[in-house]
Amino acid sequence: MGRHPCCDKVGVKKGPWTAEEDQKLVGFLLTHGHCCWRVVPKLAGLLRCGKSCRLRWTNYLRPDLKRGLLSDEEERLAIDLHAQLGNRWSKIAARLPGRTDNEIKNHWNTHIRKKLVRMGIDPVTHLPLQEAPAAAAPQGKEDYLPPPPPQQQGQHQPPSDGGLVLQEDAGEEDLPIIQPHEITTAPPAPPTAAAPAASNCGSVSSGSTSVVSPSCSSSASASAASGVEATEWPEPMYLFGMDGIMDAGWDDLFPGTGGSGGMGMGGVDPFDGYPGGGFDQDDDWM
DNA sequence: AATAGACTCAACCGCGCAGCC
DNA sequence: GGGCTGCGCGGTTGAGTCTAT
Repeated sequence: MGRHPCCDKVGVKKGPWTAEEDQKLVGFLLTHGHCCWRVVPKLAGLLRCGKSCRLRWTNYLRPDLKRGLLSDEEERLAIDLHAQLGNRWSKIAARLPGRTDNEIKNHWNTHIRKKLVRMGIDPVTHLPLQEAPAAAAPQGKEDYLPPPPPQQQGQHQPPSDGGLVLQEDAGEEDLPIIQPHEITTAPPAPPTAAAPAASNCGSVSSGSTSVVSPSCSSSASASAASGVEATEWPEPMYLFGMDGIMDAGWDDLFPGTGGSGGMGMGGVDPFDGYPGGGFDQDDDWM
């Protein structure tokens, strides 16, 4: 027999989540945890498939999530990890406390990838782009900026720590533009040894890929190693208590959030900074 | 002020893997 | 040992928002 769909297609709601649905899901999960995602929507009274519930929870509702743009340190770490792991977003996310694979994936595709291209680095291989940027991104005015003024040349020297500096603070317009010829003047290294070298990842051992075992990736160690500051957790979410959550209106608890889309850009994130008490990187927090 | 295009991100889809029977 | 089921992951899409003209 064929593979069963993850859920019945009929009678299952799709699309953006409403505040009421979020409330139901959070209330249920904080009370009961998730023994089995397949039954969560039924028990929580949601017309969603379990898969959708899991996604909503892990990517958006989890109390231990950070929100907002990745910091410079987080970006740098993400780049280093991507150089080691490739598009293993979940593995990368495991090293970035409070970040989800989806978030990192989106941030990579929308921000970091462009920055790397502008810097003359192939975002896939982390090698210097062999071809001129015009060839690598022929259409992309967003992917390629004209050569910088002469005084900016030479600013692409790697920092002393060997990590990439994207200089988000300086604004993307002020990013150090690396001339393709400047990069390719470096001797093209063989692929095996070049990736770590090209990534400028000082902490990565060249040659054999030193993939960090997930087992050793704790939030603390990742934070310490990456320099990512420990989140300043304000009032823990669990201090609300379920009564508080269920009794208070969603807007009372989380003013400024207009439903599922209310936490978008510029919105107030109700969970921002809440502790991950009881949660681990695998989301198995019960 | 209106419109078009670009950009961002939440959500969906399909596949692969692992555990269970 | 083989089949089934559920979960997790990575890629993709589309709606909403922002910006430039």
